[in-house]
Amino acid sequence: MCSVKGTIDRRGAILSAAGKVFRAHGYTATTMETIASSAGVAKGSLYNYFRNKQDLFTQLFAEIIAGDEAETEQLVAEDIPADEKLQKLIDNVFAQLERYTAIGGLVLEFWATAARQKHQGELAEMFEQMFSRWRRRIGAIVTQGIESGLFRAEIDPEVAASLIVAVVDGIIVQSLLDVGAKFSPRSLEGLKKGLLAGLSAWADLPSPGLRQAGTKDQSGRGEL
Amino acid sequence: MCSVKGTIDRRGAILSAAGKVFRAHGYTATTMETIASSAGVAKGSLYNYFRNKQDLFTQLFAEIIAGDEAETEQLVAEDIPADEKLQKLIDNVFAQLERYTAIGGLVLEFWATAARQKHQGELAEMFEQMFSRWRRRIGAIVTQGIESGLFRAEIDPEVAASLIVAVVDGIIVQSLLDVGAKFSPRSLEGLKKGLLAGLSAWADLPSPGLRQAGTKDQSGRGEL
Amino acid sequence: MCSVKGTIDRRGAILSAAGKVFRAHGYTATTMETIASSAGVAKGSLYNYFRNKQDLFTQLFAEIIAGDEAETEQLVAEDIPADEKLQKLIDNVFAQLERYTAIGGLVLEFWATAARQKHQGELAEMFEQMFSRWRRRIGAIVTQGIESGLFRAEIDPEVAASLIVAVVDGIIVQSLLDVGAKFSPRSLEGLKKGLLAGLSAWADLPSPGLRQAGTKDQSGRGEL
Amino acid sequence: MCSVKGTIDRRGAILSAAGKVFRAHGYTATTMETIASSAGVAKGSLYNYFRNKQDLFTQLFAEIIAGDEAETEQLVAEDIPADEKLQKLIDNVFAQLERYTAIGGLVLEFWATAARQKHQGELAEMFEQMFSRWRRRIGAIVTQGIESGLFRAEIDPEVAASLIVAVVDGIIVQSLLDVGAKFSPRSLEGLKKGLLAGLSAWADLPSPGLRQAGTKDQSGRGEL
DNA sequence: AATGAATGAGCCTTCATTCAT
DNA sequence: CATGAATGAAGGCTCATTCAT
Repeated sequence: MCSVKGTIDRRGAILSAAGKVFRAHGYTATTMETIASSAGVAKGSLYNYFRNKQDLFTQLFAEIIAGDEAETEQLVAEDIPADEKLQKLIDNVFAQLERYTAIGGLVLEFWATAARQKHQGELAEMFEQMFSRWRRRIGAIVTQGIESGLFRAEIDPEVAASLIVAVVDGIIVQSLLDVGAKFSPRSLEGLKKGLLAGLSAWADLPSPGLRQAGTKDQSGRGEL
Repeated sequence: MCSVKGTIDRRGAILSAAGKVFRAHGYTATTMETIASSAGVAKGSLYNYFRNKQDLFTQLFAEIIAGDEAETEQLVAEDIPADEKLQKLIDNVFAQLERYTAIGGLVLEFWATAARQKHQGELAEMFEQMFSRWRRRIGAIVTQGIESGLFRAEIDPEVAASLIVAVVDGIIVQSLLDVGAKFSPRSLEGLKKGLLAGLSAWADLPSPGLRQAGTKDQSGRGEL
Repeated sequence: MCSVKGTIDRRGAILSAAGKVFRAHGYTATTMETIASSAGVAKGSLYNYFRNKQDLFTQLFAEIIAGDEAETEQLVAEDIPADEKLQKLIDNVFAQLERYTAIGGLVLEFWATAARQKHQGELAEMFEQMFSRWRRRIGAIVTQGIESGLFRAEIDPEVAASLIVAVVDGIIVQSLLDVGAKFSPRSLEGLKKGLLAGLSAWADLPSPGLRQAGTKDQSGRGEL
Repeated sequence: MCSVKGTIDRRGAILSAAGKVFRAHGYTATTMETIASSAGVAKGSLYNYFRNKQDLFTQLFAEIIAGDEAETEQLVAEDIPADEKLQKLIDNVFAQLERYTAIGGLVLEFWATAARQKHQGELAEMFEQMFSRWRRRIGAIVTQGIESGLFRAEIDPEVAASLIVAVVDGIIVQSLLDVGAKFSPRSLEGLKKGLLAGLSAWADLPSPGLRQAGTKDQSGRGEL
């Protein structure tokens, strides 16, 4: 009867505001006061929805990865060749590199600052499961690629998945620290091709699997 | 009169103590007080050697990477085949994964918290140069490998180096966050092989073709 | 519901306590802790009402001079002869010499220490305006005295006002430094008479011509 | 035999350096370190010549007033009319207003900051004697003026002296605080004339005693 | 006398969290 | 549920002074 929608998403409003503020100032430098005023609520109200600052951050992070992973899940389910899937997935990450970098920095700061002290279990489990899901998803794509003959049979899907995840994370970290010289689109493209070439059965042949990648290279050879 | 040993290396002692404490508690959670008492000096004495907490951390980090890079430099200069070099280098990182993880977490936390404010230039430059040196070193090894026929000629050494550095960093990050399930030696070995396989001229042979590190140079190709 | 008195004037209480403590120990030697406990609030609460120590002091000073000047303003508006006004005004300052001395010392210390750094503008303007108002008020009295024939016509009201203000300030400073031998009431009386004699139309008559304050207006000239 | 002069004035060098630094930064903001390096000696050496910071400042101040008073003493002894003496004396102060202002601020800060706590006796006595000497000197001039018929007979030399000293101090204080609108030479001249006119026997006559003062004013009447 | 490394007490300020209304 | 005033613990940094050389 009375406004349901106006009230219903207090929590969402807070999370949304928190997301912005955290990304803008980092975990430590963000105060509950700032989040509250940014969300248009009183400081005390935050504690009606979240146990404390850590809890707020953790829940925010959970929502973020839930959103991201939903997108990925969709991609994985699509009915397209494995190499294309992988490319799209990587492209997706690279396209949002800035966003991932911001989130990554946030998480790492949070982890090192706050989580070292308490609640390690809760968050550690979250991270572990997140990485595990990523590896599983990518592993599935790799397996699909092997089964369809696109990727080399001797590849261990698990190892390949770990490697791909590691590369992506590594790039995010470097983007984070390497403030001056961010990765150029060109070098990211090179990295992607290198990764795919390593998986591809036709690594030393003109790689037809790489349908979108820049065709500058008339030889068509993977760069790595 | 000839008191040389009497003058203990205060600065070194402080750095050493700081290293331990920072690694144990993180940057933010570490207090100057703790460092001082851990080093067996008065709080004020810290400021005789370092401008402030940030400076102390920065100098500590500089010494750490200086030490690490000296080791690497030696390895790079050794007279062994490129693939072996790369393997040794990766083995080296993996062997010290725990240490690198601790340092990495420290650096990332520091970066995310303190560096947001000032001294970005100083530290950012340090990071940039560090990464740059790593890429150059690895690139040199890759080039050597290509020249000696060990690695595929179509590989772009720069891209390969970026990729390898990214993988290593990614692994460190995952070690950092993935607190529960650290990388097993077996999976690290798999990663290493995968990486080398991508470079290797014999990539299309079953992986047993990858000589284990230490299987020294039966071909003599290592000689430039 | 109608809780009006329940809400104690926290800000006022803090200012009041701060006034006492500052006067007792000086600006530098006063700690926020002391003010807080003296006001019966927690240290952190001070910062709910004042940005920092300087701000607290500045606002305290602003309230003090506001109060003092209100009194003066009343006096200036009274319907009595100019010389009597001036006498009352000076009597007023002399009567509160101890208080003015304490405040003066405080202000000078604050000015010399804290204000050298920042907020100079804010405080400098406050001082400038305060002096300006004093000169204007006294100038108005002098003008009134000239118009009513009590003071010599050739006097420049502005110069006279500056001189009077300077004398008063000088006396405060000497009271401040000359800790041992405070001004005796007799010597203050002498100073006052000297000052008024300089202004008076009967300056060349023996000083008995100076009516003591309170000898109200036997000539009726006070009426404008 | 060996350098006597090189060593002899270590103390003087320190005092000289301290004077500069104190004037530049204020008492509190000046560190012993700064004084030492400015004097070209080691920090510890300061304590070979002065008990502590307060002592250093006190001795510096003592030397400054000794120098100033020596100058004044000379002036007082000169064989010129009393009104001229007084004018010269006041001119002298006004000419060095900036310097006196700096020193005054220093002293007031020191007094309020450091002296409140200890050594009050020592310094208070110094101040008292200084003011006393000033009053005595000026009183002597006034007496001389009365005796020579230049000043009005009914003036109490002591009161007049107090008043003059107060005016001068007041002007210094206002210069100190009134940062924006420093006293203009013209208004200082007006103040001086006002003071002298108050003393002068020919206050309502063209004042021949005012030989140097601006002759703009054809009426020659003192402004106060 | 000269040095300067070592000392450690002292203080302002921030901010997550609570709780009375 | 909402509010926001109150809380108080906690920490980096300065600097006068000492003292071994």
